[in-house]
Amino acid sequence: MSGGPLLLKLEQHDRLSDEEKRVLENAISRIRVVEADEDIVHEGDHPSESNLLLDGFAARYKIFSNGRRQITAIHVPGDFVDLHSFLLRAMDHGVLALTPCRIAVVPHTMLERITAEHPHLTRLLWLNTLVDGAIHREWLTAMGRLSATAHMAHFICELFLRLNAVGRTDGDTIQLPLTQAELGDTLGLSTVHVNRVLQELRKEGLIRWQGDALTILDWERLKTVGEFTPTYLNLQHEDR
Amino acid sequence: MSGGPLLLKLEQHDRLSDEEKRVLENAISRIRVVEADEDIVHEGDHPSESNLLLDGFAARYKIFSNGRRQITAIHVPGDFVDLHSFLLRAMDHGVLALTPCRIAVVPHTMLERITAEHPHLTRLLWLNTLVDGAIHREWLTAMGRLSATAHMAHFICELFLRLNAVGRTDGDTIQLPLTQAELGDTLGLSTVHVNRVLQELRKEGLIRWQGDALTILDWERLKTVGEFTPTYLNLQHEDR
DNA sequence: CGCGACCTTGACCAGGATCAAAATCTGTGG
DNA sequence: CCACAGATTTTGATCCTGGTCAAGGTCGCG
Repeated sequence: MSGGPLLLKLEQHDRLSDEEKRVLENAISRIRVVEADEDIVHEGDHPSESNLLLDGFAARYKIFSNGRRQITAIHVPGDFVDLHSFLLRAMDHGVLALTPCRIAVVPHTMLERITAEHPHLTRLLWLNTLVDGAIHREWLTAMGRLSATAHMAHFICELFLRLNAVGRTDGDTIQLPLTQAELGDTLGLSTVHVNRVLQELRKEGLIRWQGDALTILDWERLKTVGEFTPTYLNLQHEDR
Repeated sequence: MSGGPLLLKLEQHDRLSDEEKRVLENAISRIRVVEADEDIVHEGDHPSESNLLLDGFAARYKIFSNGRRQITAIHVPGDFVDLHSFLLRAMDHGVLALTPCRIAVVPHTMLERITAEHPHLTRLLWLNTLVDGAIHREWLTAMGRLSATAHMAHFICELFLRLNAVGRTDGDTIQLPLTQAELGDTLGLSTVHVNRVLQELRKEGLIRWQGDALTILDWERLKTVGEFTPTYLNLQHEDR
């Protein structure tokens, strides 16, 4: 039980057999809950299990000695936030719960077993980490070549589609439980500038954001502003 | 034969059995040569084989409609430049030969066979793509939170270590066959500013760069300036 | 009611972009 | 070996996006 969002996510990419679903669900050793603002995994850890996010939002981040922080990924339900620790061994970054998170824990021994016995499932898990990589590349281009406003628009488009893919949208509205400071750490901007950029998007009638609820008011124009094309998210269904 | 640099690279992470080495070498269907400034793979392609760089330098890049370009990775001998296309299917970016490149071609059917029959080797190939991801994350933090000078220093440190890992350094000197414009596309800077930053690093006595040959004159200070710590490159040897 | 977190605003500053032009360097054909 | 064209590097001047600093305002909560 409880592997729901991951199944949903893997099944976007390719069909899972009933046996594969069973294997995946049996790979979960326990469910844990992490409070908001707590680390799910610490930088430098050498974990022996990986964390699959079932509910809540999380962020991967790196901190510099002087306190500057960069968030390198935002995770939503269905994301395997540190599947890579299975092979990378040492965590080169921390993972923070942005909201209370419900997490399925998968021991690395189970992952190893999957790689030994279930090649197709292995490929889908591998694929999962490859999509993470594709998102990183997209963020790199957004960071390097888009204006602050465009970058913000791009980020919102992406998050909307990713949430939509796991059924966590409500019409044109998503939950966006980030402070403006955290958004700044995500986009590489100062908090002050995040605020101004958001005001601009609001003034232009592209979004509404009150409390946690962010509504996309003009999807087409938001996509244009953010130069957003969703192919990199690999949401199409193919044999893998 | 000819899988040399990849073997070298995979063996940094873990030991390969003789059989695994043989399998890997047999997976190569042919060797091809790509001229400098030619695409090795085009964005949008749906390739049926992956390219392992044996000699030369290559870059992954995305282009915007207005011609702006962002390079998201620099590849050196031993890098599997598009291993991800095995599972991602569509190329979400192009791969460009920066110099003449000698490439080993591995059909996806062979990769699929490896995933079916050689779990440990599969894990090492997966690991390869995970290290790519770790590098992307590091670039993201460098891009978001480092000054132009620090970012440049960081980039040079990384490239040096990666070349060193595959035996392509000559003392403190590496080959850096990028124009300043290409460096700008890599770091998200303008060509002009790349030039100024390089002059600063030279004036500070940190590097020398003439023609293709870049020499690190003061490794310690360069590391400090670039806030560089190499753990993310995962150059340690562990069981995987 | 009061405190702390967060958001908002304004004034000013600076890192890096842009524009333009000159200086080098490279390769090519004669 | 030279001349020349194109690419690349360098320099200077100016502009502007986004950072920094500082102060209020707002909201939720104990």
